[in-house]
Amino acid sequence: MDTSHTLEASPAERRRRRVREAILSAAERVFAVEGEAGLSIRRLADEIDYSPAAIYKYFGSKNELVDELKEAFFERILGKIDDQRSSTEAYPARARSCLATYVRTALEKPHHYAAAFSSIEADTEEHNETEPADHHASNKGRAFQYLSELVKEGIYAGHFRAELKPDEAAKALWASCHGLAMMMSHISDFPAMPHEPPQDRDAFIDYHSDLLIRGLEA
Amino acid sequence: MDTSHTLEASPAERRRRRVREAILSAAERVFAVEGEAGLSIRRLADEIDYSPAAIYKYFGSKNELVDELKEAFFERILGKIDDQRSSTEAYPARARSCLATYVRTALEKPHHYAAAFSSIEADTEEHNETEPADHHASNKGRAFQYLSELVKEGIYAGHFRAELKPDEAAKALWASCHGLAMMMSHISDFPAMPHEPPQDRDAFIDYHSDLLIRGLEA
DNA sequence: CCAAAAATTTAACACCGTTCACTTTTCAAA
DNA sequence: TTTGAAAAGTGAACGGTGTTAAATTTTTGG
Repeated sequence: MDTSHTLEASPAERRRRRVREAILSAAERVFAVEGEAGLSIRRLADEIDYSPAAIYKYFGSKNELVDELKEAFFERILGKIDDQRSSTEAYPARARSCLATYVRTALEKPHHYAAAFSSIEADTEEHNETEPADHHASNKGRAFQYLSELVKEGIYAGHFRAELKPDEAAKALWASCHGLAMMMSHISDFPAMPHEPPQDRDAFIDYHSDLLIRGLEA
Repeated sequence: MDTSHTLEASPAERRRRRVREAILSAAERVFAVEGEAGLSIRRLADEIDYSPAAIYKYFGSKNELVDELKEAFFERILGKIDDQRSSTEAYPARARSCLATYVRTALEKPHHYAAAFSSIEADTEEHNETEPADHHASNKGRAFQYLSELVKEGIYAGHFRAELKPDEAAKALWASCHGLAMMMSHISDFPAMPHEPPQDRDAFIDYHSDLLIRGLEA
């Protein structure tokens, strides 16, 4: 019998999961505060009282480990957006809330958020024909899809200009929110907005979201 | 006599400048293609046929060297914006051109641009009272100032809503353009926009700029 | 209890930025 | 032209990094 699918895993599996979790949570702790710079395999090994090489039995590389942190956080962002998306708020405000929520959640863990966008993705020369558009599967694809549907909704409801192409608009919105998140978390002298009272930050995020939505309006 | 200010520098000075320039241009070459990851002091030393330690006679650290690349590129961006700013184009179009130019220039050297915004600036606890707002001196301060004045102009000309606060609007614009530049250069699957014909990229940048300006309009 | 398998460690490799003591080169004054 | 100091450049090392292979310990099932 194959017991690998039972709810109660074997003790060996449980132990393995515990160690894996310990690695991830140590990594999470360090990464949240010091980012990729402060996170070294050796330091991680120290914190969980294992040897550095042990970590490689749980993760293929440091990048794989960090990727898991990034993906987890990005999924959290998506979740929060999805909540707003299906909230009962009236439309134009709901759209603004989605944008603002994206930025606010990104600001919760600046290092995570920035790292998720830090790699310059290679051009891979010839189009990979074998996997045509798995955009819908990836987290980033989902983010784009959410926004695209949000725009469509606004068009159908008559709030946005009818000639808008939802996909283009979604890209523009996403990029703009991404920029705001990066600026607010990375540029401490983003003029007159360093670590002022949180309500000011919130107000500015709302302001930015409003400006973007206005740009789509009829 | 102090000869250090004569136009013709001493031979020693000229040699020193040549070597310094060689280091910088090798660094520029590598950095443009491979970014900070591919740039090591040892590799630089190899390329210019010096020993690694020699480089430290010209730059205090690798960071100082890279900073010089980043600053130089950011100044190029500012220059291009300034050109647009003082062009003869009619107003709302001129504003769009400024935004689009910022993004287009950033895309010329993605690694440079990204690196210029890559550091999370520390909170430094207590405000540094000794240097109250040197925003106007720094390159980023200048970028902000340009945009702020651009918005003011739009308000006075009656194109933008009168109640807009120029500084807030400028921050929003800047952040949005920053986001677009980062997205377009870093996310190769920024959906349906990887390395399509350049005219498509240009068109999208214009689209984005237009959307932002619309958000400010009365 | 014992052998096979899994988990873990030790030690090394090849890098990295940086520093320091040392040698070589340059250059102006005697 | 010789000399001596300053400048330029080097070699070797230090402590750090990610990663891997072999050896070792621990766990597990028959």
